[in-house]
Amino acid sequence: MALRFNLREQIVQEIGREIVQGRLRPGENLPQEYLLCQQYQVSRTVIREALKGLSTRGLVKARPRVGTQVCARKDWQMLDPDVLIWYFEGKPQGEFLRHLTEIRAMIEPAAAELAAQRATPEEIARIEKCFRQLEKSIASPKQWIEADIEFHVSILNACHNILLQSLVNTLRKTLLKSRALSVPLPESGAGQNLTSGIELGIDRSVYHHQQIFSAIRDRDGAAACRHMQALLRDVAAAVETLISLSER
Amino acid sequence: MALRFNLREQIVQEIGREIVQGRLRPGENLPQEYLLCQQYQVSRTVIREALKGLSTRGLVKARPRVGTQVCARKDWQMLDPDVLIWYFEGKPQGEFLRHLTEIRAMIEPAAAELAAQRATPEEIARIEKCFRQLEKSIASPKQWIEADIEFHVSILNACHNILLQSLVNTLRKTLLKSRALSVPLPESGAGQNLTSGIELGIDRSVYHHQQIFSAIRDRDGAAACRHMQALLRDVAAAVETLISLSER
DNA sequence: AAACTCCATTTGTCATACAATATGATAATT
DNA sequence: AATTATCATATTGTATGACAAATGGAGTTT
Repeated sequence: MALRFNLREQIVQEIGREIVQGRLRPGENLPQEYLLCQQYQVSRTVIREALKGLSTRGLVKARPRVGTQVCARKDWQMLDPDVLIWYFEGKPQGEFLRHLTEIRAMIEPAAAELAAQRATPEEIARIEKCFRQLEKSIASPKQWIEADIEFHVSILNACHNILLQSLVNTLRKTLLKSRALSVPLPESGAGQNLTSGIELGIDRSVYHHQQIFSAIRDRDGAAACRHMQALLRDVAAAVETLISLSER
Repeated sequence: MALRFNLREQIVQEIGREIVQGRLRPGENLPQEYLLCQQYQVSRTVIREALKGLSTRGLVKARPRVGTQVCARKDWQMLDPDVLIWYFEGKPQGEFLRHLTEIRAMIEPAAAELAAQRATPEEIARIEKCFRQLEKSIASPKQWIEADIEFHVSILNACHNILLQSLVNTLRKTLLKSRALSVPLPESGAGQNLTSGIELGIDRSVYHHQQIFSAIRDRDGAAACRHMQALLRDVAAAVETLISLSER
């Protein structure tokens, strides 16, 4: 077990996984604090602070006399990056990417349209800068992914909607913290990039990005929406390809 | 100060607001634990457990010798319902509803389309049940709002995307916990319902909901998308009306 | 049967001590 | 002189023991 974390954080992770991955069921009681002390060989201080980390995430609820119960799933703060990661660890490889791509396909076309209407000159400049960086990164998968994320984030930020920004930021953090992007990376070309579909041709991906940027710059919301849809169709296809590859 | 919460929770709320509403700035150090003990007249145990609640939400980071620092905004878990509420408390009335409606307008049409493709018979039955409940609730604003939320949640759940469900659940919890819906409620008709636009005619709202349900039942994704867009245009208009009303 | 009282159990809070860790200053080494 | 090693110090991290508060249930009374 990695000692990257202090005792409290280790125990948060352990019990958090137990709950989110279903080995401790909603309604069940956790062992009493003094029993957890024995079980993990730590002081009650550590156990209690760890339980606070879980109750903040809506995973457990402690009450005097009744003990600490696992909360119902609807109470879980699934959009906490740790909770998300614990959840998808217990799912088949690629599941997170699939869901992520799907929600992107719902949001990003509409967001691109909105950005075309609302982006300030500074934000358009920022989007352009991200696109230029993307063009420069076609040779390096790692840099490509980073630049790609930045490009999309810059568009979503131009919508001036804090909820949207928060969602994207959470998903971005989760994506980077998880190993969703780093697992299936053979040295050969196939499967190196997921976020924008290198498999279907990096040229095509660059083209889509270029069209999206141009449309936003020209305030053409409908075109921005269309091209974003096209890009995300390619991404979805790439993700499916990747999942089928990793199943072999 | 309400004693609804235990000491720890009260302190979490107080310091959480200080940070999210900008009175404590990113990079700043919180007072040392022993000083906070004096300030709030509680033991170090309570202070420490409260700080855990803040660090879990990404608001602060504690390190030995250096102290407890306020994190950068990008690290904040904005999609925690408490953080969201603290944030919008510091904003003009109606701001949350405006952002919420906007992100709904981005997501729900696409979600309705997806639901039309994917909903199981049970889920379609569930959507219908919610719609029937909505019809029955036209006389009671309170019941209407609940039924309306349930209707939309049932559609979003039919997309079978855990990220989408999580987002909706978070926003729903925030909406209910906040007083966003309960503040501007004159006894007279105007401004009683926000989520579906009673001002523009409850009949019209019922009609939109009916069309959405029918389209999903008939597997007509395009129609579901169109009608959801129409509904949300009305909702957006209602929210703007309401905001202008509450400013007087 | 309903309301009340009391008790046992579990978490909540307090107090104190010491350990671990990161920073900055100081000393040793190249 | 620059770099590295060492050490002192401040702050959070962990341990321990004690008591307070809240809750559910058993038993009692009405």
